[in-house]
Amino acid sequence: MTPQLALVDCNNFYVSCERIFRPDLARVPMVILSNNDGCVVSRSNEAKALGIKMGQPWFECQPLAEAHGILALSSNYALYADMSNRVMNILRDFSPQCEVYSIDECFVDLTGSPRLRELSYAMRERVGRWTGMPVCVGIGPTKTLAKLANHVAKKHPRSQGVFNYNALTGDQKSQLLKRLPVQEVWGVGRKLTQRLALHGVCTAWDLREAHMPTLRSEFGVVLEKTQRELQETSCMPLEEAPCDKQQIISSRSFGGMVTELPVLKDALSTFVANACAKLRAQNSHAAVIQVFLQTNRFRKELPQYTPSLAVPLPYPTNDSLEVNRWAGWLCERMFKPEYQYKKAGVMLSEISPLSHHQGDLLETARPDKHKLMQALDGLNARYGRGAVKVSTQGAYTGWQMKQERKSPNYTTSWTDVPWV
DNA sequence: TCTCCGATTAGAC
DNA sequence: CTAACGGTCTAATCGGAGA
Repeated sequence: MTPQLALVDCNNFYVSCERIFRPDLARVPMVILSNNDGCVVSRSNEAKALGIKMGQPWFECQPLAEAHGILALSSNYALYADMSNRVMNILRDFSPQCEVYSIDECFVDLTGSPRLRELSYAMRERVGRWTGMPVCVGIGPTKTLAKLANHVAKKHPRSQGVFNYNALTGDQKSQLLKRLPVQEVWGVGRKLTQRLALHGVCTAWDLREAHMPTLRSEFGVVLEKTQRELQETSCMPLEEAPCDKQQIISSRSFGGMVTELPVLKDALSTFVANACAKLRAQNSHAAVIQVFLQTNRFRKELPQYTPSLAVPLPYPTNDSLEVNRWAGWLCERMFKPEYQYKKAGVMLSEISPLSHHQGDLLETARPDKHKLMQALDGLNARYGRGAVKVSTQGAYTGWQMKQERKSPNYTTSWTDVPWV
């Protein structure tokens, strides 16, 4: 039986989240900015039509924005995460086999379902009616082709938001693939597109038909998998349960330049708190802690310095206080007062499950040290992230990111609901 | 010569 | 007024060090 894999992808996800609570913005050209109000990360169709590019720095768009009244909002991840959960939960009603691939995308295995087209419209309809989120559905025999089908559904309004690759004849498939530039294929980015062009591979069809051994030796196994998927052989299984992270990073660009050590350490203690909370949430601990600092690489006239230093621990930990001491120590080692820092971060690696804990004879006996962290996680879950902090957190300002135009947390904070 | 490591690259969103 | 350009994560690959 041909697998019937649907990719459900939300349209202009962040913009759509904002519009659900601001119907008055329905036709206003608008964009959502990255952290620190830096780059454009989501665009309404109107903003796309005006030529705003994905990832473009916002200050570059300002002349155009003023001329056309483009509205820019800071990103509101609490809102987007909550809306995403609502959409995903609805999709799970249509099939237990789902892979939440990203905040706005989900693979749904519909293999064996009769009347796929009706079912796809029903998914769109129900998600739209229950959450207000517009989505498109692409169906194919492999993830890569489901992605490709979704691209077609998004691009051609005639499809009404649903496109089924499996329903095409052989001729229609080849016509479609021949019209599709190779960079539209999932897994083919800018660099690969350039290199492929040198081999005369310009369309999805060219990639599908390319000489496999040559492709393998020139471009590696990843692209070979993509090719096989274009040939309708599944090489990327549905991953229903997200696997544990092997590496956890928490980092941020600062709202301004930071020149003082205590401010850096204050920022780092917040990053440590984030990273360790994630580590504990997956019942793991880490054996290597790394801290990095960065000056502003876009300010070419300023001296640049991007140090990074790691410390292997004698035994793994997930204790925020302990990690924080190491992070502060690493930061002090690298800090040089003559530079202006724009970004810093913490990386936890060599992550393993708690169950693998190796006792250490030299480890100080502190049998209930994890209880403190449990209490901290419990309070933060109950009263919101940041309700309880490590004492070094928040003593200094000047590093917090810029978020000048953030919408209210409509769905996750009572105090933000305007009509309550 | 083989293996392991860290660093780099490319991709996704 | 000026400066203003994201964050996380994975897998593959490469080159050097050490066995």
